[in-house]
Amino acid sequence: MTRAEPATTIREIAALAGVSGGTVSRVMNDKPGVGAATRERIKALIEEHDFHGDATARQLSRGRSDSLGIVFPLQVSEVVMHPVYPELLGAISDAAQDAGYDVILFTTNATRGVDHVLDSVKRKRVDGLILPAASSDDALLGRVVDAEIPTVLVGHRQRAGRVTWVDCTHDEALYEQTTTLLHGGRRSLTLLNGPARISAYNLRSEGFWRAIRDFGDDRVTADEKVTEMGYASGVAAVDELFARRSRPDAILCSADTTAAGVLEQLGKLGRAVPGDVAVTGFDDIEYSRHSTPPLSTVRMPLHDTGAAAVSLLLEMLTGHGATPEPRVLQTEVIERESSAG
Amino acid sequence: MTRAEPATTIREIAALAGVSGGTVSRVMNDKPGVGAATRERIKALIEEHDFHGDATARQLSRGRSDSLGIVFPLQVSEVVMHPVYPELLGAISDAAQDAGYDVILFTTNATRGVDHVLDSVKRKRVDGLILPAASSDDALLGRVVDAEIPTVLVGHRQRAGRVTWVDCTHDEALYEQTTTLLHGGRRSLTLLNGPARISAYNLRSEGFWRAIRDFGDDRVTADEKVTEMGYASGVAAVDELFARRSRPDAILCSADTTAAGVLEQLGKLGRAVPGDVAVTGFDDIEYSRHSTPPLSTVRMPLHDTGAAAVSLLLEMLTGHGATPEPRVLQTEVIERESSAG
DNA sequence: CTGTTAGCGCCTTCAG
DNA sequence: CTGAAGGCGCTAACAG
Repeated sequence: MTRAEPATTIREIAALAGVSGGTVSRVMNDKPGVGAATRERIKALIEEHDFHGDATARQLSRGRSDSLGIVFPLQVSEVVMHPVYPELLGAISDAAQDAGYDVILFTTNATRGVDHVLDSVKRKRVDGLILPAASSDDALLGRVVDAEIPTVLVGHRQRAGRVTWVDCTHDEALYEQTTTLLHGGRRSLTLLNGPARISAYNLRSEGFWRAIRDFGDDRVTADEKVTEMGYASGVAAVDELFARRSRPDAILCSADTTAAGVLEQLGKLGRAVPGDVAVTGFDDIEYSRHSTPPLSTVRMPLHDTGAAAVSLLLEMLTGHGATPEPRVLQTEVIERESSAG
Repeated sequence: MTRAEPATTIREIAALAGVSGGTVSRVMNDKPGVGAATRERIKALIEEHDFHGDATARQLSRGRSDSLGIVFPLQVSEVVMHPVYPELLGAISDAAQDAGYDVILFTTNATRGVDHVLDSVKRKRVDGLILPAASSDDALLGRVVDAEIPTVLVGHRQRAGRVTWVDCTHDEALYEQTTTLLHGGRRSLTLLNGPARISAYNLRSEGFWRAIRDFGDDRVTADEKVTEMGYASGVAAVDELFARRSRPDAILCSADTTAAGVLEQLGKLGRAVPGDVAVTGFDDIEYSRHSTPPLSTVRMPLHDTGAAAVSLLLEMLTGHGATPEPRVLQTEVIERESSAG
């Protein structure tokens, strides 16, 4: 196939084909109203001249951008550090691009706040937003609702106006982990959890306590400690827990990184895992498959979550204005040696 | 300050101010040729009506987008898993937005390849590209050079046409780590490194061997093993190394995650760290501050790297066509207990 | 089936 | 200092 000079406007192709710009436009958008022969001829010309059209002009003319924004709050260290975000971001970007949408990455930090993002969203005509790390006290969230920007929250369940969400079964995962531990004979459980304003943590708390209640044994003692997630917190938590009288025989962590710290510190204190203490994590990072002992954990369906977020957003954009129902995806509880009965 | 109906076009503001659209445009772009009084009046109106202009129309008119693309190869598992990318991505996005540029995130995967990215780049009039994970066999890299798209490589040193790069002193870091180990009395060193087609790994190899040569002691034995980075590789490498006769008394790893596996497995084999074997890592992830023993490692200037990448790209875009010189930033070697002499 | 005609909203000469 | 006019490249409505 010979390549001629790359053409830069629709009119050049039109001139070459001996038709008008409108016809070329119809061909490029696969719209009806062009004879098969002309269509083929134009397609060949487009191919030959490596012509791609100009997205900017198209946007201006159609009044929409076919692009969506992802907002990442860099000032929230939990987010930047959290091992699941790269994969989630990748999944969202993947799904968006497959649907013909471009992804614009917005980051907020200590100085550049939500106003800046909203300005860009308006100026750039971003069609919709995906917020992978919102919490109930998020300033952006309120503004997005007011501005009626179609938005999908990931990992935070809050619905209002043009805002819907996709999340996974954090509650069921913790319910299952907790129940399994109880059936395995554990009687003094501690949950190391993140702050409840992030609904993922809140749900895990719920599942944990519901499992305790449902088990219905008075001799069971349970406790929840809210802390930052991370290795250091795990270490600190163990130190604190074992300085007390009532020492847990099971520690459930809302992050594998925290669990790693817990495992390490239990080792130092001479506590056997899972003999003396069972430990579970959340996230299924690579480490957890290889730690000593291998860590029981929960895998979130990150790829499907990203895809679902995009699909929900597209529904809102192309649909008839109704905000679609939230979507809940299934987590997978992974049993390894660290919590063996 | 009262807010009236948000205005949506420059002409609305113009009508309100009793001037023409051109004048408002001049005000919005801080261009001369408007009387102080009119300028103030228009500014007030803009503020009052929360008017932001339309980026799309502006782009079309000016022929550029004020946006840059970041390309992330999701099919390269090393990249997705690697703990430094979130921070780097954040830094790039931050710097770009501060400079008034939008960031478009492109991902390639097994099916959607480089063609798709290049198409988008052309159609979207993306002004330039940042490639945070290129290697010498990267198909995109060649295409980008041919297409003369202003591009900055991060972490891979290759210069051609409109392509330049920013990187940090991987070589010096390894040189320093190696030299320190040798001066500490270690005599049998093994480097666990990634593949040389990624220049970061290649440079580390260089620094390692140069340090060995410079030390100039025949009794020193050194070896380099190329492997994937990650926890599992560290475990496997230790198993293999200690099944042999000549056992290293120092293991240098090109990633903290690998070093974590090494520490773990050495522990299982009953080898003391740093007593029997010194261990070093690279990346300074959170774990390394808390591991047993705390891990000596190298911190890359990720934030500055992202900022430098953006600044180089802007130089290319606004400058006089000359491709700017590459920039090398300083790594920081961090000594902790795992390599104590 | 195809061409023509208006815009989309802004920027940028060129006059005045 | 300001207004008017043309154009960026494409789409969509309307004729033919």
